[in-house]
Amino acid sequence: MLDKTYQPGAVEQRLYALWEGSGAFAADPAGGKPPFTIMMPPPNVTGSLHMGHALTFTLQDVLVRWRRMQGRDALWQPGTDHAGIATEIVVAGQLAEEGRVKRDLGREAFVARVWQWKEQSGGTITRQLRRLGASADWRRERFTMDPGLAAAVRRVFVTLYNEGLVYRDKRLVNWDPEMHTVISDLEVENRETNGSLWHIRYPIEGETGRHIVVATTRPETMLGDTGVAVHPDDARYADLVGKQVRLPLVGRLIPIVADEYADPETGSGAVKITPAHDFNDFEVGRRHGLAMLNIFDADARLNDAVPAAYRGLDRFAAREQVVADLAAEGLLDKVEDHTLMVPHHDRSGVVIEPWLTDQWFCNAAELAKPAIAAVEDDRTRFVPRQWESTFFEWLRNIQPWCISRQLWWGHRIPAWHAPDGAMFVAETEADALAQAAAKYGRPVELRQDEDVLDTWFSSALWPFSTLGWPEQTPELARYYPGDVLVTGFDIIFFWVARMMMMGLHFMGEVPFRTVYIHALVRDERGQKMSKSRGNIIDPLELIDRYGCDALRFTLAAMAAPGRDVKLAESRVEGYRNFATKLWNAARFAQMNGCRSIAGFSPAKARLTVNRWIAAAAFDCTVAVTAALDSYRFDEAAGRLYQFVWSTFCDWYIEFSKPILQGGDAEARRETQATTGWVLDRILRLLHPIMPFITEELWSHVAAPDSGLLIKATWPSASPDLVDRAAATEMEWVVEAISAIRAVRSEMNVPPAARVPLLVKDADPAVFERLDRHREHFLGLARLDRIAPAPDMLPAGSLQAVVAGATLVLPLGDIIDLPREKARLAKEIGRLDGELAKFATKLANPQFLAKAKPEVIEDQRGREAGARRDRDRLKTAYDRLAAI
RNA sequence: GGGCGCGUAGCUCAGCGGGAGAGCACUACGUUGACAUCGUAGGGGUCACUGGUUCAAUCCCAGUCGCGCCCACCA
Repeated sequence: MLDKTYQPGAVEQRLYALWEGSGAFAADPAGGKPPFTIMMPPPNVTGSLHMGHALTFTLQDVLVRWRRMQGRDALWQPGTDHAGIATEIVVAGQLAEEGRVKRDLGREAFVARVWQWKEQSGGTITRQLRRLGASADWRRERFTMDPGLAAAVRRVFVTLYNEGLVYRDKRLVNWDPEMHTVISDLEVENRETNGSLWHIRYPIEGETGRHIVVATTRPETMLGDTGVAVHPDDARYADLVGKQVRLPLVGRLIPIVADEYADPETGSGAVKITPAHDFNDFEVGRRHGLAMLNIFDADARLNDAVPAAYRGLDRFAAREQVVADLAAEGLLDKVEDHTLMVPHHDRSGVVIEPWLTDQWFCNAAELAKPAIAAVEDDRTRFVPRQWESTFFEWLRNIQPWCISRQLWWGHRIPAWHAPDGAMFVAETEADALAQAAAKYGRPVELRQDEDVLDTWFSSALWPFSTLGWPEQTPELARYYPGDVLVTGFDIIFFWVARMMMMGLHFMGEVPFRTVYIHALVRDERGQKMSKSRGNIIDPLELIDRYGCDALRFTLAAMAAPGRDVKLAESRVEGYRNFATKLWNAARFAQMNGCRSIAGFSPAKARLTVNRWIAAAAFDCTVAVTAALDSYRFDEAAGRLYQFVWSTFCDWYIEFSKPILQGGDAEARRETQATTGWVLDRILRLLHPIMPFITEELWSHVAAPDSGLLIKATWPSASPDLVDRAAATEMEWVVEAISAIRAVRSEMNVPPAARVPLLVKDADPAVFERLDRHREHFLGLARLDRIAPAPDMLPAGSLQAVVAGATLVLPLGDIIDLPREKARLAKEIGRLDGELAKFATKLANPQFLAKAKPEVIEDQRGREAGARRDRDRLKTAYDRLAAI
């Protein structure tokens, strides 16, 4: 016998081990089933589960479990990402606590230390994924720095290099002066900052007393100015173009150039140009052949290119000094408050310095072309569709992708440098040495490039590197391309687009057919959850408190397309209650000997209730399957919730009680079997979303030898289960019982009181129905008998109108007659209002001429129904008035 | 500056051309042998605003107001 409540903690761990041990999670390349592949977005290896993970992995697990039940050979490929920068930041933090920095250790020791940390903490996230119920094929778990994946990275790099799609270039890059690494454009987060706009006078050379005013948010960069730009059409400065200014504090002469970049409307219309430290100025400088004067070192301290007084100052100290010195010389025209966007490194939070260095780049624009075409051609489809425009917009304006990082943790760039500066790009050091030896005619010592690759470079290969590429493995042939990629929109650029580019280039085919983009989980204020904001809700705490299934159901129910998920704990609690409800429904079934019987179908059951619940289960099956097919997790969850609670528990189980406890043995057996059948179906349909409780209940109520639910088949929606007549009849029964209950409640009839029901003005069919469902009416409406009403109604009768009859509750003196009259009058008034609207509509020739026939028919039907009810109510009212 | 999205019951959100919905919260009543993590009944909304299209608009279109997010080189 089941306990009164479901105890998730006692069940989850045991069942998970049972599933994993049974091989249920394992892909089966040798089996004959059609494959279904989802590549798990690899979480950071040293990370821990957050709500975003919980959402994305729940949805993926729902899909995987569902498809597996549908008979697909499901591969959910799990793994973790080495997460270069993120991991280095964590380990650097640990070192800081020991009072050390990574350079104290040296490269080798530092990398060893990170590996050690990875071994120690790397299991955390996958353990937590197991707690979420994730049915991934763990035997195939991969890590982005596994030897096989590293080989894939080198193959890709070398191939792209040989194709000219990976190259070295000296450009302005986004430099993090604390971490000492470059980052890509995507890793820059512009933050609105309150700053100042300093207006500085630059004296015109050769024209004493005349100067040109430039405005800047970064006065310290003036030390690196190599020009001043004005707009070519700006009459104010036309005579100055070609002249020079004497750069204050420095004394250098720099030219005034005409360039459309200068906006006459902004500030003074003249703009200082610092080509080595500003992306716009870089372009202007390039157009006019201005010098690129780098004034910062790797720490963003002023270098020897500036006057001695400033050397060694960091950029913020330099700003104060420069401003003070300019003010002292009377060259500061004015200072205004100014809000501006300051670029920060999204991980370290350090202010980015545009810096001129040699880096490795990938020609993303070239690789993007096939990716754009693939989405245009629908070879890959985004759900919801709107994200395709986001994808296109970015790929069509894509800049060169800076792929080198000055870090130690990551895939080291497979390029080797000879003492004379020559470079050899090869998959292995041996190959590079061989190339060098061939070139020089003798062995040469080579030094490997110090840099590592952007983490996303290896992530981009995930859909095929995990399957063994560049080896042509059976898995690669079978599971590539994947069916669906599930992820949040925040990494469309970082990851989705790059997998598309790499997959198309190296596999010749898209990496996945569908990209399902879900919302981000936000806090109650709509803010993105993040460690730095400190607004994290820990999914594991919710699992502890409410059970894994409750959390999963909540996330699925809230995964409506196109809207962010604002997580409310009350929802989780509500779905925990839902789990309890289901649990108790099964408990009821168990107590009443209801079990699923192999081969039994309620389609041709003798009792109408049983045929009705079969039809309702059919409808639910169709709806849930369709919802999952279109990634409407919210709708699937909603339909299941409604069917289980409102239909099965609230009505069917109540209907079943008198039968299960009654004397008709055949009816009892049929109802036991039907209840078992419905429960069986509910458990199957609910299993992808609530795997634990359903598996646990399955073990109690399923037919003997059913095996594990995780391996059971998804219900087929066989049309023979549909008996519309039964459905119509039961809907009437529900309506009639509800009407009686409502009247009783409104008129304060004590809930426990059993009263007679007299039926007036009834169609013949009504009596048949009442007879067939006599027990249901007696029990659920608390009646003591049912009889035809006499012509003269007893005084003190309550009356309720349903289709085909007026239901009369004769209660004698105890009822409040004026109140009953008022109740009826109110109801009549409401129906009169509706009838007036129908009348207007149905009298409108335009409506009759233009509306669809089925709509007109529907309106006529509803009008007739309302009129019928209204007339019966009026009659009922008149009867009372006559008393 | 460009783009996307959102304003529906007190709260969190579905619905999106023809009857305004769910969960939670609220009110009243209820220990009938599955379940008080429950049951029964009920209250509560000019579906942001203004115009337009349509026989018909919460739903489509335009604009306004408010809010959020993404992208962007304006000193």
